[in-house]
Amino acid sequence: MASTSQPAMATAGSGHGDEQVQRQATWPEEADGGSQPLVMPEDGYQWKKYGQKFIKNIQKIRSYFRCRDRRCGAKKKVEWQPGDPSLRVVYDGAHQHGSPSSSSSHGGGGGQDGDGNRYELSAQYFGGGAPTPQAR
DNA sequence: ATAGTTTGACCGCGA
DNA sequence: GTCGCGGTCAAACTA
Repeated sequence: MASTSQPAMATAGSGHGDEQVQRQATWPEEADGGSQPLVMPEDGYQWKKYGQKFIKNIQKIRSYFRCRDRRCGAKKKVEWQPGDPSLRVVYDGAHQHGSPSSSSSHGGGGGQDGDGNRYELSAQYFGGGAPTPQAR
C-alpha cells in the first residue's frame, strides 16, 4: 500500500512518488492479453474477494471469495499454482438464496427464498482440467 | 458516490 | 510455552 500517494514518504526523502505499475496480476500469468484471460468459473453467483494468500504448504496462491449476500454463508476458495493456468475452486457452505437472478447483473431479486438450493456443496473440487487430474 | 478490489496486519489453532 | 500456518478483517485505491 502506500504506493501512490499519501505522505508517508516524509521521512527522508527518497522521493519519487511515482509508481504506475499497479500490479493487476491477480490471476495466473495471462500469457497474452488477448485470448481471454482465465475467467473465473462463474457458478451463477456473485462473489466478493476478501483476501488472498500464498499457501506454502501446497505452494499455491489461494484467494478467498464470499457470497455477496450476507445471509448467504456460502464461501469459495480459489487456488492456483503460480505458472499454471489451472484453477482449483473449493466451495464451502451452500447458498441460501436462489441464483442472482437472472439478469446478468444484479438483479435482484429473483429467486430469493422459496427454494434453497439443495446442492450441499461441502467442499467440491473443480479441477481446471489441466494438470490437475482429480486422480480419481 | 458506489462497488469492488488489493495489501497488510491480527488472531486462533495445532504441533 | 513457542512458532508457524491459515483465515479473516480493515483500510485504501481504482474503475
